[in-house]
Amino acid sequence: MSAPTPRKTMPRLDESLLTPMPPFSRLEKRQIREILDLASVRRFDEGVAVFEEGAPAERFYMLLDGYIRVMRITPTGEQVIALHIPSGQLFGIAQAIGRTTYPATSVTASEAIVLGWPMRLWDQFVAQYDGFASETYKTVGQRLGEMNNRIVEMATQQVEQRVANSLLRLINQTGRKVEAGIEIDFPITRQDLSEMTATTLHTVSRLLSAWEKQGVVASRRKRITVTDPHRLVLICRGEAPPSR
Amino acid sequence: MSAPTPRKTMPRLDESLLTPMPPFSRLEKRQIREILDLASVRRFDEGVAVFEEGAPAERFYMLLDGYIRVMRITPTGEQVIALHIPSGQLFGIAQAIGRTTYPATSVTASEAIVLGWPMRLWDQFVAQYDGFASETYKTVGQRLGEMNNRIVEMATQQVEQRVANSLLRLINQTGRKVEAGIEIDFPITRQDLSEMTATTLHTVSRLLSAWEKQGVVASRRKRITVTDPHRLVLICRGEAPPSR
DNA sequence: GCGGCTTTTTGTTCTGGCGCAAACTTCTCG
DNA sequence: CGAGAAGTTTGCGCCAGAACAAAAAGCCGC
Repeated sequence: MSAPTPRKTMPRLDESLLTPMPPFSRLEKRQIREILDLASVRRFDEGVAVFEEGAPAERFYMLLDGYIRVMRITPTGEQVIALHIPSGQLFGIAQAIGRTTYPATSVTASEAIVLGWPMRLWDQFVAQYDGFASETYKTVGQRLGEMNNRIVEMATQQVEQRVANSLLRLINQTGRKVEAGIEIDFPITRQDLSEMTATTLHTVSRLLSAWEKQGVVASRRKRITVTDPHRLVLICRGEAPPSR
Repeated sequence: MSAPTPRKTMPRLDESLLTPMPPFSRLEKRQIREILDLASVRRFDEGVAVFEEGAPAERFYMLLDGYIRVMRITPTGEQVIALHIPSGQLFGIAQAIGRTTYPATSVTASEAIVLGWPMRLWDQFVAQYDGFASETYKTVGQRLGEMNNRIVEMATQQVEQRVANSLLRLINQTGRKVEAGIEIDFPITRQDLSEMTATTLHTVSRLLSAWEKQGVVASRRKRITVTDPHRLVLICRGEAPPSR
């Protein structure tokens, strides 16, 4: 229906790239230049692993453009999606939490542009650049809090509420305003959503269909738009009648 | 059956108290003395809140003796137990993850002795004491990893496996060797266990009864002893036939 | 030793949502 | 443009485990 999406272009390594990113925002141009000179930049297609769980943590990364999905795979092969990382965040920062291997796999949820540094530079960055460590730990703290919330949700809520919650989190973190409402800014399948909410793609599909009938969401293949966020909030609080 | 437990005695504030604790283990006696002089020490009865979710994070703490349970309470009043903290760990370190309020409630799971410092000293400790920050973040990282594991478990495992997992975690972190096996070192009810595993106390009770018949655990009121840890590992891997 | 409380056990019923199966729709690529 | 692949929808039976209920056991203070 639309023209083929243009391939994301490789950016020139320019100070303006990193200046808006919180971990670097307090730095001088000269310092950012230094940091960039040490980085390598790469473009990834959608659905490609940047690193895998258990591998030695040799590099840490910053996502310049696109979305990253952090997931784990159980011994029996099931996938569980832990979180999505929006552009502008560091990831793969195993060193920051005292690990020498990556604790999870990260896969591109869309085409992505990624900056990478050798892990040995981590301590140097922490020591050398003001605000780098504290901003990073703010991010770690946010992720910790988010995971905590998910545990509470999974322990206390029904499937419908959990899925509604996940949708809300997604549009908050990765939503893009479109005419019809707020669209999740990367391709996402029913299967993906089920792996974020500990359910099956069948149940997610039924829920989305029901919500679509009620005008809460609009969806097509691999795309979901929330048209009535407020209603979704009611659903995730359990204040709306079950949609089945 | 036994004589009433003697009340935990308030320790003298002595360097030997902090020397073995990882965040402080690299410090000189003089530095530890400084740190102790800034601390206040308190004894808590079992089941008392040290701080509550949402309260301004005015102090951070180190657990000298006993156990702390970190939990959250949902709007509908259900409790979810996030983790247990063994003695020797810092807790309430909101500042470390960039927060100004406590993200969860912490309650003593047993009688406990706790050291506390005003939060404004946090940055000072980080700046002044070598290894303090990195050891702390190792702890944060461990908790992050543990929570991640729990999410994966909750998403992919059956109740029986989750309860087995929780028991194993508990005896690993807070187990005490006794004649019959390894006992969880603080009072714990079926209800508590159900709040850690997202199930009901009824189901936990049935499981423990079944395991007791199989000689895997021994339990009495508020006490659980694992008599066959290896069997429990099989159960949590799903390699043993369901116990019901 | 007794009354009241908390914790644990056990039985029974009921249902959310999973498992399985099959058809349908939408994209992609030659 | 047609074939195949990938993603989605829908129907139906079933069961793990929640909900409800009630009794039993253990503990505490007086």
